[in-house]
Amino acid sequence: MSDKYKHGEKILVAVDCIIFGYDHGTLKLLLFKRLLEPLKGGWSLIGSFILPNESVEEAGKRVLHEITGLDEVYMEELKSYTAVDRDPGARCISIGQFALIGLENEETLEIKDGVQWHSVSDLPELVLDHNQMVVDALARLRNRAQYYPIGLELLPKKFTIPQLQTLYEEIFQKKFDSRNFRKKLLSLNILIQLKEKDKSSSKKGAFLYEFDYTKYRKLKNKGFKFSLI
Amino acid sequence: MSDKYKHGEKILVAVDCIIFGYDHGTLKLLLFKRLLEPLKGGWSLIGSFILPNESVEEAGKRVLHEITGLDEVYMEELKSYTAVDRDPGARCISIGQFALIGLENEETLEIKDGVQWHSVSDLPELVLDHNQMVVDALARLRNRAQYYPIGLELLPKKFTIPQLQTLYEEIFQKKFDSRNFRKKLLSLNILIQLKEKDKSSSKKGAFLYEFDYTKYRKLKNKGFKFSLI
DNA sequence: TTAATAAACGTAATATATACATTTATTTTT
DNA sequence: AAAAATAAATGTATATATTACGTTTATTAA
Repeated sequence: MSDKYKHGEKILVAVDCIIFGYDHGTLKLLLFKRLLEPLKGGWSLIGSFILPNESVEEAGKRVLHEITGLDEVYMEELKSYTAVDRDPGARCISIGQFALIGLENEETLEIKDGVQWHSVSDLPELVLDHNQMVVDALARLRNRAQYYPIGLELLPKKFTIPQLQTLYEEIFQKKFDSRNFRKKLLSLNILIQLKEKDKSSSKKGAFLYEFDYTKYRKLKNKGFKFSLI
Repeated sequence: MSDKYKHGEKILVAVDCIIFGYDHGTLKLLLFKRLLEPLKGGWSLIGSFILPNESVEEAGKRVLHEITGLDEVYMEELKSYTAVDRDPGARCISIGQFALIGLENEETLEIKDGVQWHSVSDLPELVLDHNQMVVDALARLRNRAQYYPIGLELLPKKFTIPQLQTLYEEIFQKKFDSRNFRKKLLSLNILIQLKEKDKSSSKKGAFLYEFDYTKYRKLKNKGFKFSLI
């Protein structure tokens, strides 16, 4: 190592994943029960130290794969958590990784032992500063759901407008007017209506839609700023 | 250290500050010329390793104080930069810190030796991944300037509407209609018009305004989302 | 055939955004 | 003292977006 770096103090760097899922109307968070001291038995986000040969992003993806078996998952950096005394075990910073999983898409989802989905509206106390991470991640989720079509990551590839509205009502904890919700959404021209209907929740059935990623990208590139709600 | 932590590999953690200033119509960035190998003589953002007894945020504030003598500076975390090979000297991650300084406010500003303001429109090549940090920070600046009254951090406490418009035109690299800019801005009701005028750029003079932080906070707390442009 | 259910649809009123030209306050020059 | 010069300040009409609110439709089950 170069001289220049001698006075740097090396410390432990972890990632912690704040993983949201959405299952039949309920927003959920993936947690696991710590098996080791300190704080054994406490509910925790799922994390890992980063390895010498990986970036933080790669560490996040690795953790997510180890836990769920999934590879193509929406993930973005949340923020760093670096208070000196945040971890009683050692000086250790953590980079929060915000992730979304569409539970109804993922046939292959095989959750590892000791890992459990928890309804966001009824979370246990978490270890360390993980409660704060969840608070921050929920704020991020709301921001993203408003300004990006990211809510769709939580739904199956084919979804109905009432399904999307229910998801938004869960995320924002408030009701939306169904006529205005639909009108605004469709006016963005980023959904493709399919011929099929989903009849699981009504006799009439609701048309299925897919997200038009190409159109969305074009709009974004033109600098179009949109708000879904 | 607890057993649990044994398999974590400790690494160097740095902060790099992307410090914007605005001086008489020009958006600037604070850079310094590296005095040490590797990459001696290369232009660099201003950074430091984080010390054992400080958080990343504290490290950012320390660096900013060491370089500029300032304490109360707007600073927020940008993102982490963690590619395995980002630094040829050693495995080292960096947390970018986005900072804004109002140059015309800061009478006390005493820039350290070797540190220089550079016009954002004419930046040199920077070392490591610092060019990417600047790109990311400019995107953040545009986002913040649109959705938060953060552009004001770059202006004196008392400023005119034409001054603010010129700043926005510099940030977004486009012209705004002065009638609509003024109308929208004033409709937000977060500016206090003073009796004084600034006559430095016209014979008529332009009224000075101050930001009404209290009103802004109230609006924010009510969930009001505003866009300044 | 009827009843039940959630999905789909439309419109009027209000608010916001855009496009665009003239007047005003002041200083400097004549 | 009057005229010229300068940037600041202002207004309005049009288009677009948001909000509030009830009725009809497609389908299944009784």
